[in-house]
Amino acid sequence: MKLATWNVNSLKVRLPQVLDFLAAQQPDALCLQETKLEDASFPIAEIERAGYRAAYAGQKTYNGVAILSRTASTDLQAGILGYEDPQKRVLAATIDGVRVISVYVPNGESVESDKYKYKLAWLARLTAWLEAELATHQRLAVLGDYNIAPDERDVYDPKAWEGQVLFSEPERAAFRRLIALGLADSFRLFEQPEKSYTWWDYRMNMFKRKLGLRIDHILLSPALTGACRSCTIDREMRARERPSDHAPVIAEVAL
DNA sequence: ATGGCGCCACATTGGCGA
Repeated sequence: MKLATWNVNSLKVRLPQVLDFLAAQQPDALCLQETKLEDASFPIAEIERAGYRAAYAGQKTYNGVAILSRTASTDLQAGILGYEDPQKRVLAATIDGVRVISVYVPNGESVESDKYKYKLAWLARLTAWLEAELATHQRLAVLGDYNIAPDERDVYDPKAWEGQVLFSEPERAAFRRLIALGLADSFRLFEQPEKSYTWWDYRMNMFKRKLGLRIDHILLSPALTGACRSCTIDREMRARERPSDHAPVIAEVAL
């Protein structure tokens, strides 16, 4: 089973790239973030023409998550159970016996910002909910844009980023609490190239200069971790015309 | 010290992302 995640920064603009990605990689499930579409505007016909089903929870202008899959998904849940949040950042679905969760963690703006407080509170709610989900789903994968670089090697200039949003200690501690639930960062199950990132600022030729952050992750429950055979970043999609600023991440599990 | 880029909308400028 091939699982993938991609922050597309507007599905309306990126639909051609998403269709290309589906054709090239043929993932069994693709989690999307920042679709920036109301549900009524979701391009369901084009997705179905490509041989995929879609579940989505969106809103105008900001946020928005979706899960595309080859087979039908069941037990859809939008949002963190018990947490009222008008921002559409979470969607869970069961696909081929695997609980697949697409997450778009708040950015936080800066460590001084109220949005940073919201980010940390949001992560605490996510963690508590995932603990309960893990108790009922042996096969569980949490894929998405976490807006956290967990480790120094995930940041092109860790000294410059020390204490900054996306790399601050409280955010990294929140990420470690997700790992402490028993989830594995699938990318680090394997030897990886240096300077492996999933996001590069559009400005200053950061992609060409290989200056980025690894903030998009695929976390796997123990049952899936043991079956995981690879995890890779599809940098080719970031090198295209009119790219998202994020690259897709792909994990293969032998199920 | 600031903005750089890209996307969006009560749009021709400002909010937001990361």
